[in-house]
Amino acid sequence: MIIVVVGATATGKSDLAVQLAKKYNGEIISGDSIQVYKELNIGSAKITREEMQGIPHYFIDYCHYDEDYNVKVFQEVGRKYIEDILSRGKNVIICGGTGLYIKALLYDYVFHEEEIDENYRKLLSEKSTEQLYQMLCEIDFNATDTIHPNNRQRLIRALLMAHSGEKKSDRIAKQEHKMIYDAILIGLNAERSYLYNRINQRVDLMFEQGLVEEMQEIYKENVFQLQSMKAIGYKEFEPYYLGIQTLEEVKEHIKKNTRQLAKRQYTFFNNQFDIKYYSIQEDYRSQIEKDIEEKLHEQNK
RNA sequence: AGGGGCGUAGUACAAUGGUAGUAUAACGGUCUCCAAAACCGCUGAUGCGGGUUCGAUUCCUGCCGCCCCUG
Repeated sequence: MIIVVVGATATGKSDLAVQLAKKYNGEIISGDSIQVYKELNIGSAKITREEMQGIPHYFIDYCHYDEDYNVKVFQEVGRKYIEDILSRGKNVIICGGTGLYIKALLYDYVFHEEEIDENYRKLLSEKSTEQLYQMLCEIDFNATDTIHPNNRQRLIRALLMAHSGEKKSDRIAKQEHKMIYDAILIGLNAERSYLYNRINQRVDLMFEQGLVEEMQEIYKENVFQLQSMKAIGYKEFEPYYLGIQTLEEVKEHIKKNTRQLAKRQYTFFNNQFDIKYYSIQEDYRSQIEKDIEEKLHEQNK
């Protein structure tokens, strides 16, 4: 059995995942793009050893903050984890807030090995965004359906894909857009004002727990160039180190950015998955367990 | 108390005697290897009253509020 727990940040996914793992003999695969970094603990709201309560967690502390990590790795390794856990007769709990990662893992997304032509990449980086859009119109017109002309990052990505052999639109056309696993999807949700309160409190707590010190420990030359440092809770420190913002301002920015993230996460899960939502302001746990058991019953028939 | 200044969107700032802009927030959305990223859409304002004027957010004036200086 595979249970997937998703939802916006600060809805209590990690906690629920552990509860479910204990109750249903499961192990947890984290679908979070930031908690993979060993050095990022407080700011990523990473689950602690104690909170894991002895349940195995995969993809937590998976790599260092100066290493590269992406969806492809997550999908590839994640599927191995799933097989492994199931083969040992245990259940899989997937828990995380990174929508693309969860979707790539569960659906028939395909990521090929690609050889990146650095010269071509460099060539593209020198083009104007408008030129990039024109190029994509000529090379892979169908892909422009889902890429806005201003979205430089995605224009370059689609051009690189076409250059490496397979057009983005061709690849997507081959897929069935179906889930490849029979999974139970659980979404956690709350009223916006309730969630925002939780977020604000959590950020205050992060500072009490030593977020400033954690940042100081990993601070080094050009640290903010790192992909991992684009994470909320860390990137906001850059103006502080430049001497143009106070810690109080940094904290407010972290809160604001986290609220905006929560909204985007909600939008993604809500519109990309067919999920049943449970409000964390109600007695959701018993309802979830009831639904899981119903599903188990069906499967055993 | 006297003198001066300022009141424009939730916030920061523009502008004009004739349709009040920008940024940001808020709200909504896109998503196939940077996704806590990148990008898009949209709502929203001239403190209150009087006067001049065809027309006032703009000019004059009273009130209210805020700031600075002097005592």
